[in-house]
Amino acid sequence: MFKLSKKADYGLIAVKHLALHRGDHAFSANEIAEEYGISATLMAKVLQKLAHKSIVAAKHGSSGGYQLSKDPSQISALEVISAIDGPVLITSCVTNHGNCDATERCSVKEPLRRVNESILNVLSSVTIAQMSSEDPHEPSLVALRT
Amino acid sequence: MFKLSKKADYGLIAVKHLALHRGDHAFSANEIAEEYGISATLMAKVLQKLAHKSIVAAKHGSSGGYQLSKDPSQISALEVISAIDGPVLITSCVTNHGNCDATERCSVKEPLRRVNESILNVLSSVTIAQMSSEDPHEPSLVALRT
DNA sequence: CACATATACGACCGTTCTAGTCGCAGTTAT
DNA sequence: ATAACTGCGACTAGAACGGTCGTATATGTG
Repeated sequence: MFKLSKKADYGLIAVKHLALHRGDHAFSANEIAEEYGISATLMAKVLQKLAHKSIVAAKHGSSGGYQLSKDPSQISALEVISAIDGPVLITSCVTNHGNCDATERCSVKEPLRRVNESILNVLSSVTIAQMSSEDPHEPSLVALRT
Repeated sequence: MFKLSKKADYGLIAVKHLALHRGDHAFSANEIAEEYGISATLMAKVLQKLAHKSIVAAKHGSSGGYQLSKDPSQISALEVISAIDGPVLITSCVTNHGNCDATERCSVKEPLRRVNESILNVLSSVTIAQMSSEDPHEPSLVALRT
């Protein structure tokens, strides 16, 4: 019911960690997992997905690990989330791919599509760089114009 | 992964239906369910939840049914969704209720809280009345100020 | 070259959440 | 009184998610 998966959560934590330690050596999944008290194997799995989408770069071998492949200001929260959880769709039938058996009759499809768009806007406007800035009294990352 | 539950979907459909037929007789769960090809018992369950939160008013007995208890412009999508699915929280630990075992170390909690707030804003700014207006070329219900 | 250490990948379980059903009690119009 | 309807809670089946494990593979080091 409208919740981020834990894996996406972990992904954001990992990416933010890498952003804060940019320029340092590569971090192994183990290292990051220990830092936040998360299962190492699970963190590895999450990082694999991020590597697959080229958000982080994996380096094999001993003293290997992961590094950001882009600048933190160029990575949006949406990228990280959808890399792990797949595309963000608030309903199953916003994509017109006909999985909704009542496409004709369903009257809320179009309004929800617009809401979905708004949420995508919110998520894509938040960058990892913003999430890493420690400024706590920034009033609000995104505000609404009605 | 960030999806509206089907029940919330059905709830929105039902509320919108009632909004469009305001002033008519009360609609039974059966009637609405048939109209959209949805399981009647499930629709009944959804409407019960909406009635519990006083979004719709139930009328017992024969020729009974449901009616909106408020003006469609006074009902937000957020109200309907959270009535059915519970509070909208994108992570399990935004509420400070300490179910996150790594509250200290978790570095993404605060940024995500802000994102969550933005989404709540989006959802609460969309009313049933807006969803019922048939204007298709309204550019966007909500836009972003960055 | 051989070894230690790292990721890559996929199969695999247990638990939790969701969709959907059923039966019974309570309420109202006729 | 009775028929038709909702209210409500327990219940089942199935999918999704969180998390683990084992194996294959790549790489730096002695």
